[in-house]
Amino acid sequence: MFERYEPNRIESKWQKIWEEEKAFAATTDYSKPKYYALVEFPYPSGQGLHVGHPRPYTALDIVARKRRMEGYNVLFPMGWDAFGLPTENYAIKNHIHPRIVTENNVRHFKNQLQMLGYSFDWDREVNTTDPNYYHWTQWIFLKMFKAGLAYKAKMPINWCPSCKVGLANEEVVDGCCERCGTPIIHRQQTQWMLKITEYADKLLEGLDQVDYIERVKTSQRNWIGRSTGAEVDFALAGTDDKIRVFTTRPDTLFGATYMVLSPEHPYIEKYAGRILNLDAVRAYQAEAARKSDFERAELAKDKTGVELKGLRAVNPVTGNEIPIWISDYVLMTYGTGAIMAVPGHDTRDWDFAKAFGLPIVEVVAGGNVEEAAFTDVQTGKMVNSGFLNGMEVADAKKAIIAWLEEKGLGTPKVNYKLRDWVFSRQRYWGEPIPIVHCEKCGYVPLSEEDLPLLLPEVESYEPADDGSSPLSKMTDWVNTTCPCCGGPAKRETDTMPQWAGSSWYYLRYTDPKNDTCLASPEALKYWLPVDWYNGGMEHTTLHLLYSRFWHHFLYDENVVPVAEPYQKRTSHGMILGEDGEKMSKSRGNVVNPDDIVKEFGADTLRTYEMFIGAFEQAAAWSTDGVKGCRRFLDRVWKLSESVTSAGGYSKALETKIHQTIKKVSQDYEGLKFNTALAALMALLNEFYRVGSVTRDEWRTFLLLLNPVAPHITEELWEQSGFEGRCYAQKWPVYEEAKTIEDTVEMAIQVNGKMRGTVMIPRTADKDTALAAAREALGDRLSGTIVKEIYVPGRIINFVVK
RNA sequence: GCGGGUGUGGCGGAACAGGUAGACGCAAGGGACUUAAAAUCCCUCGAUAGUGAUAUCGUGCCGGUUCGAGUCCGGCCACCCGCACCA
Repeated sequence: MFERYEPNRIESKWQKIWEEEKAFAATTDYSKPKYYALVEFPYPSGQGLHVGHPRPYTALDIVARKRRMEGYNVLFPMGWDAFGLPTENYAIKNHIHPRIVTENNVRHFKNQLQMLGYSFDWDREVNTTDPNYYHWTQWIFLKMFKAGLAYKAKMPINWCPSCKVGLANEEVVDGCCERCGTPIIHRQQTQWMLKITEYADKLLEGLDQVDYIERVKTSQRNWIGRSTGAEVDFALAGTDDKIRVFTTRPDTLFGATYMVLSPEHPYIEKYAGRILNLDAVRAYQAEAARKSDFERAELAKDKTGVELKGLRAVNPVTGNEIPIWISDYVLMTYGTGAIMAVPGHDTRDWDFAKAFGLPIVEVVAGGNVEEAAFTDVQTGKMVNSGFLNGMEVADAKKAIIAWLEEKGLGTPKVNYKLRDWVFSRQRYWGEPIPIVHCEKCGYVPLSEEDLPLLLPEVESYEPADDGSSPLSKMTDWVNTTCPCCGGPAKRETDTMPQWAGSSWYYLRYTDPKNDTCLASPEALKYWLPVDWYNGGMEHTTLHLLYSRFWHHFLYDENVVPVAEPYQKRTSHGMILGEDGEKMSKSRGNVVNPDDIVKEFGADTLRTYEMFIGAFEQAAAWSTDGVKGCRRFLDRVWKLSESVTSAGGYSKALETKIHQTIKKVSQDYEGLKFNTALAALMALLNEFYRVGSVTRDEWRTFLLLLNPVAPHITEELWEQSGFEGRCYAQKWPVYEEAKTIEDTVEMAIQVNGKMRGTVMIPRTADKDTALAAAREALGDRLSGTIVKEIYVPGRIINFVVK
């Protein structure tokens, strides 16, 4: 028994009991209804837990605890996304093996999480760096390789000169390395690639099947960037060659007055001999190559370019010869690296035509192409367009595509912004790629029996400036035999990116100790899909898309029983420093959760982070706010002295209690933890106002608060002599009829303005209510009443002249 | 530029389906207890006028619909977050 509310002693007492009782273990009784709640597993960094972590964890802990009380078999797991650069860099700097660094960090993180009393099923903990885990990461990779989705390609990659590592497009922010901020440079390198583009349509269509918050769906759609149009061939005058372009506006073909090639377009080399101003062209190419992505984006507004003098193209519909230019606003990496320019109806082409005095022809009426490009596709009608004249844009599109197909000049085409995923990293601390290269047989996969391919011990983890992985120095390990022909072969020395292990971890939780497959079909069938997945907005276009891609692939391979991994996806807002800025060491506004737990207790931290504001929005930390939540829990503790031996709900509070059960139940589901807590605080204030609490009122209150503040409620539960454990009880139920008050205070308005209130029975008829209202207003109601409005339970309004 | 979001007291934020704007909490002020402080408890707390009951104004701005608008409609403004020359 504790005399006073001493959170630290109470919390460690209950954490120990829960662990011993295996209170929150998911069972393998697959006959029960299941609920799979998932939070993104953390990267166990050296800094330890950040106050941002507990926000989503507490939110889903509340949901998980509530679901258990409602009778579900709940899977609420936790693990470690432990491969990655910071650990490796730390290891290099301090000469400690990354495995040791990881172990230490994991231990620290786990301690911190356990101190917060989360109901994670720790028996199912996974760690991406564990060979028993990455065995299956490698296995999935082999499946992809065999399905032709993994390939090696020499290509320009985003190279971070500081991290000495290749990055996926998604990891480049403003032309700089997402992690360290160094401007990236382009570099030709042979890389493993995954054909995520092959799944673009499935990833897009799958979004219609799931319940994700809209902004997540939108950014996934934008990232995939599907656009439909046509590829059209323009003859290169005086040759048999054609320049192929992609356009979403084939309807404007009559308005194509020039063409633009990307500076890297191969035709420039091919026809260099015919180009009259080759020096100027070379100079422009050199300049474009020198610019970083960042500079190219910065200078987006000012169009630059050079005409390829001596080369002309032929517009396939008009037969006119048109000039060909090169400009860096045309990207070699999208479409065909060449465009037809329609300055009348494309803003970029318009800017370019204006800058270089190129002709602008109107082919869709409705705007003024001398003033600006007219890009509206809804209203305009075709003009100056031969057989298309008079058509709506949409019809013109169909007609021209049919015509092009018939003549063999073009075909319908869909393009995506999404690029294939650069999958190899020249680093040590990642999953080895289970492929060997044989002179005779090419790239050969290891056989499944040889998995896991263990990460070898190396002397130095330092990557080389030439971009080769630390593993390449391990000649004993690198030199091997070909699984195919038995001849000499070399192992792949690149490793997988951090996104590999996190792409499928939710599958492993369903059956984490299985050593014959990544998880048993029974476990997958029972637990999938994840019912509710919460994670950061910053993972929307990286982790979430990658992980859906892997899952769709595994579905096609009949490994998983459902097409989409996550039924529902929500995102929490960031927790900012007290100054409203992002927490960072340099600003000195970092709050350490350990300090808060030590001073106020884990229940206070949990309560505060749920009370801080709307879950999906960013919120600034406030130490005074934390105190307020501690004060609330102190008042809860003290209220136990006022609990009487009476049962049932008292007359005075019955309605309020039913209302609160309803409100709290609904708000926990809807991520509205702040208003759920406000309702509990209001109920607590009522208890104090009344001065005593019946046993049943107290019982209900503790149950409602339990998911948010599990330790204090468990302790009070025991001290009050209730049966069993608080966490193991049934969730309280309310009766709808009892949430409605018999007597209500009604607002009285005159001409829509508040003039007073009156207490009347909820079910009062109109005459009774109006009479009561007239009496309440007395002589403040004057003039001729032209209309009387009575909405029972809501409003009384007199319209007076 | 495109897409998404947000504008409500001194602050964080409430407000069902159009129906008493500001719940709940913080801060602040006053009081009780105390030798004192902390803690705790009680009261006040959108603005203006008034001793007061009360009146007028008030949810970014302008207009509209309605008996009644923070909420619906039209038009703006500001800020935040994504994406950004994707043809």
